[in-house]
Amino acid sequence: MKLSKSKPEETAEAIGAAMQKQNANIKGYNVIKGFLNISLNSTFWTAALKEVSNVDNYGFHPKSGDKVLVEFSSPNTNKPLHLGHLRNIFLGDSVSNILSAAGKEVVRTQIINDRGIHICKSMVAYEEFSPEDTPESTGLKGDRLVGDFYVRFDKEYKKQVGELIEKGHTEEKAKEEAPLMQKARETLKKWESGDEKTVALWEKMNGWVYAGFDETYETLKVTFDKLYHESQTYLTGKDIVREGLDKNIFYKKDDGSVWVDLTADGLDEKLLLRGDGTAVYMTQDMGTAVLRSADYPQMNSMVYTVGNEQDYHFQVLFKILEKLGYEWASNCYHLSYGMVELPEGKMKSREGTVVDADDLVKEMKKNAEAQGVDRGSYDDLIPEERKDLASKVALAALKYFILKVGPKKNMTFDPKQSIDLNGDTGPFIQYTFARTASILSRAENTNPTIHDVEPNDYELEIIKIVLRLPEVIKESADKYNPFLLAAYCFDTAKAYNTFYQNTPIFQAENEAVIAFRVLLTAQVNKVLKTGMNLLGIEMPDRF
RNA sequence: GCACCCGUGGUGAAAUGGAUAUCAUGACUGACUUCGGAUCAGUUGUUGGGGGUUCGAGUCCCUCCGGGUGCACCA
Repeated sequence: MKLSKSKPEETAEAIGAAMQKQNANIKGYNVIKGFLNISLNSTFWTAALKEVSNVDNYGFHPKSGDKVLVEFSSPNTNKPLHLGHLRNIFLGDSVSNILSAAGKEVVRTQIINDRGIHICKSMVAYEEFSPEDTPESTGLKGDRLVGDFYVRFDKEYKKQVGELIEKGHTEEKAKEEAPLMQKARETLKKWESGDEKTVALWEKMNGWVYAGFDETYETLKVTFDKLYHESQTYLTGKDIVREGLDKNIFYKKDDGSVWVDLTADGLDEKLLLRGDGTAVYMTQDMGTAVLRSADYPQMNSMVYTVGNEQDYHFQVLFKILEKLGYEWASNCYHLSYGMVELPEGKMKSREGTVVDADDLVKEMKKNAEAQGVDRGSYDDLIPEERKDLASKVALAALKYFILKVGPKKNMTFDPKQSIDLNGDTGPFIQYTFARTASILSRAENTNPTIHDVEPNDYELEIIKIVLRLPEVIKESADKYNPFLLAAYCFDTAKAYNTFYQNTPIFQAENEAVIAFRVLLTAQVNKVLKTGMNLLGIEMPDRF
């Protein structure tokens, strides 16, 4: 504007005229309120579409050489996964996929919180109440069995506290002196000193939990490349603290505790090691980070998928790592997400309102199958195929429902609404995909190509959307936001359905038009599959 | 108390500081002698309040209101 020294309208007019002169692809232009709109020739669009149809791995970006480690899931080993974990897992899994499609080398990882008082509680309850139980003998999934002991501990512990209070103890003292709690503390101490029997039990029970988790991850179709365990990383953390102390980045208080002063960075002072030399949460997170950079020397950034209640924690962690001189620290990203609530309110484990991940998935599958049967589209399938298809639909519903909301927002998970398969849902997109697959299989004998076809408005719309995929993947990756890709898939499905409803394919006026529309359908098929797969959602050829 | 996040049709969500705020859902009305109707078309209805910056604010700043989270020698 400053350059041209004229009104926006006139400048736009001039630019438009000049561009049309120079570029044969430009059909025309107009100026509205100072905005220059350019129309391109249809040959430009069809040529672009043809190019796309010839590209392998369309949408994927070339390898950039960047290596990023993505942490997600990261459960405690004292209870089964729940709805909150699902949001974490779906986010982490899809962000991993998307980053990889955007050209980065991705390592999927989790840190397993396998030590501490929580697992000791389950161990104590196990030994006290049913030391013979195993997943085999009870028929329970390992994580569920251990989780039940944790609940049992809490119940019995409360009983003991109540009894002590009745005997005249203060609440504080009763909580401290309840025999179960004392036993849990004792167990923790024994574990830390390496007591053989305690460690053996700990290993046995954690083993049950891992087997249970593996089963859940398998049904969710989620995998990891590398696992870290806190029982190992907290020791490295202590070394790092010592190192920082030597370099005067940290300081020691009179009682022997170690701190870092971040007030100059607008943060607080933070404890890194207790007075008795034991580790805190921050200690082990430092250890884990450093251990990872040692395991993957090429790594130049990390993504932590952790709930937004830990926003401050990660601000501090990244700042500390920066102070310690790790170059990758400035590229670290906390993929922070909001809580998942239920229509009745927050999930509270104490009130038993937690939605168990396995139960939820099972329920969704049951429902998807019932709906498929209702529709009559499962009639020619054997039970096994029905289950498989229903499972894909159910997971699509669940994953899409959660991923279509930007991560930062708190969301309400309404089980009833999530199995509603109309509108902006995963199954809707699967349905559209199956529609393209069905057309393509019918078109086996046509050679999908472009002769000399003038696309109609519906077709033009689809071409434009198909062309956007690489850019959407890039933006999703840059913003660590699968939502953008989810919205893109939905837009694509919607555009295709509109086209489909208004434009006959096999009844088109001549062979050239049929071939073109089949080609168009093939591109939609490709784009939907790529996009949804990056969200961790499988696309069935029939629905 | 201090810090951070969120507030958009009845409901759930979009929108690098840019055009007439976009979708879905709900409600209502239509469309199958046609390739899969879980589809499509149409009607309805929206930026928490008040200031400010800007040619231009849902977006940035201040303030108030409402919701959430964090501020442990817990993880």
